[in-house]
Amino acid sequence: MTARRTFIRAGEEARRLALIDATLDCIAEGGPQAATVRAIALKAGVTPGLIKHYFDTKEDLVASAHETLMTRMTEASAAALDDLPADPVARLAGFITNAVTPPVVDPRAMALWAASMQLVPRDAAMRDVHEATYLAFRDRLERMIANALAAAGKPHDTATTRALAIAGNALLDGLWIEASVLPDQFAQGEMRSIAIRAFARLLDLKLSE
Amino acid sequence: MTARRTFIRAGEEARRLALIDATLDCIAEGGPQAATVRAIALKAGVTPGLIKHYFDTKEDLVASAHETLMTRMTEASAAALDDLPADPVARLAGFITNAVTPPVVDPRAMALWAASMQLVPRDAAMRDVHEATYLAFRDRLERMIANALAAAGKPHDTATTRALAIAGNALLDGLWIEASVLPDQFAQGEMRSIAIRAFARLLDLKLSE
DNA sequence: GCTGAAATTATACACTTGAATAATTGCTGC
DNA sequence: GCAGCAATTATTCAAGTGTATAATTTCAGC
Repeated sequence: MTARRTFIRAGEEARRLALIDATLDCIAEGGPQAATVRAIALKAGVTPGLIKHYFDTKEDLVASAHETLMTRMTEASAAALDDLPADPVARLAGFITNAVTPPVVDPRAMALWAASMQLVPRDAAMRDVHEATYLAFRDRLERMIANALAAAGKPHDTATTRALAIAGNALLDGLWIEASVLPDQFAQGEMRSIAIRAFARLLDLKLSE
Repeated sequence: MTARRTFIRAGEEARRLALIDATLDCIAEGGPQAATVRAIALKAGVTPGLIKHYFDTKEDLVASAHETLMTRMTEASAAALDDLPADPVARLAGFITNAVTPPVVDPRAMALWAASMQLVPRDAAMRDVHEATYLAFRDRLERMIANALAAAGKPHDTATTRALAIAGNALLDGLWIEASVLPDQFAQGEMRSIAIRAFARLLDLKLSE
């Protein structure tokens, strides 16, 4: 008469979130192949069968996890904007600094990003999410660049600003990746200095370091 | 008396290479989880057991495949250098163009890169390979930048050049990623134009578009 | 306190995975 | 040609996978 495991009934919302978080943890730690139903359930403190109760299939769970991840990243980025100064140039500098320093720079986030990047070329839903996220971030950067150029009295036609936003976005992405994946390669604050100086040259602006 | 499958004895070298190529194809098409011994053997036109004959374990095969991939990328990049003009400024422009246009820009290569990126944070061997490859590429870019600046009569102290190489490398990486993963977002030649103009501003050089 | 519905666990199953071993075949050197 | 070695195939196995279903437990409403 080995007693059955005791449990508590969590609300649907909480359980779904717990399973999604467990999934993200598994992927971050061991890649997608480590996110088995058993590993996820174990990490969520739950039995594998429960996954079936909240998600029709494991694929559904993974898709939900991906959507949650992207939403969180977008929201975190938006929230950080509130703490930036109002002056357009200082605001841009703060935005750049945020993008290339912790907590945005983070090996775990990088691993999750790489995992989803891998799916984008062959999964239409993933591609749509990626495209929307990419364009949202780039558009935000583009507006900040336009405002900073305007505030500094520099010319800023839309075509050039667009091109600068694409390049600036790529620059931030590349620095974010290397800082996340090879943290020991760069000294404290080095990334920030590099990013600020690169943007200053790119935009021909004086950005405070 | 169902006949046994007929086969030919390939040289060790050729068979190992065929298995490695099959592995890379599998990963590119369906991610690491699609690279099962059976799928790899099928694509290589061989029986699963043969993998054991050439590689002690599947992990060994995957590691060899990764090493081969990185070596090829490095060699392809080096080979392309030979076709570039001798003039340092034009040479840099050509290098930049190569990095953001096909065949370097390629969804398959991007998928493989993302797959290995995912392993870097938790696999020391992968990290070493990544670090060496990254530094080799960056150093090459740094030398080309220094030469171009010198040819144009611009100042080029080592610290600044180093920072510019890091930023330039990140810029190329970011553009390469987006061009590979969202090819429809950018018009023919747009990436090249964006990259060249960004580098021209970054280095304060006149680069021919 | 009961009761009933829903959440959760337990168990089972069919299938895929990587690996190990035995049986056969192609090919090289004579 | 033929002998023998090594490359290759065929077969097997134990472990792990996702999923389906039945058995139980929790807990809200009365």
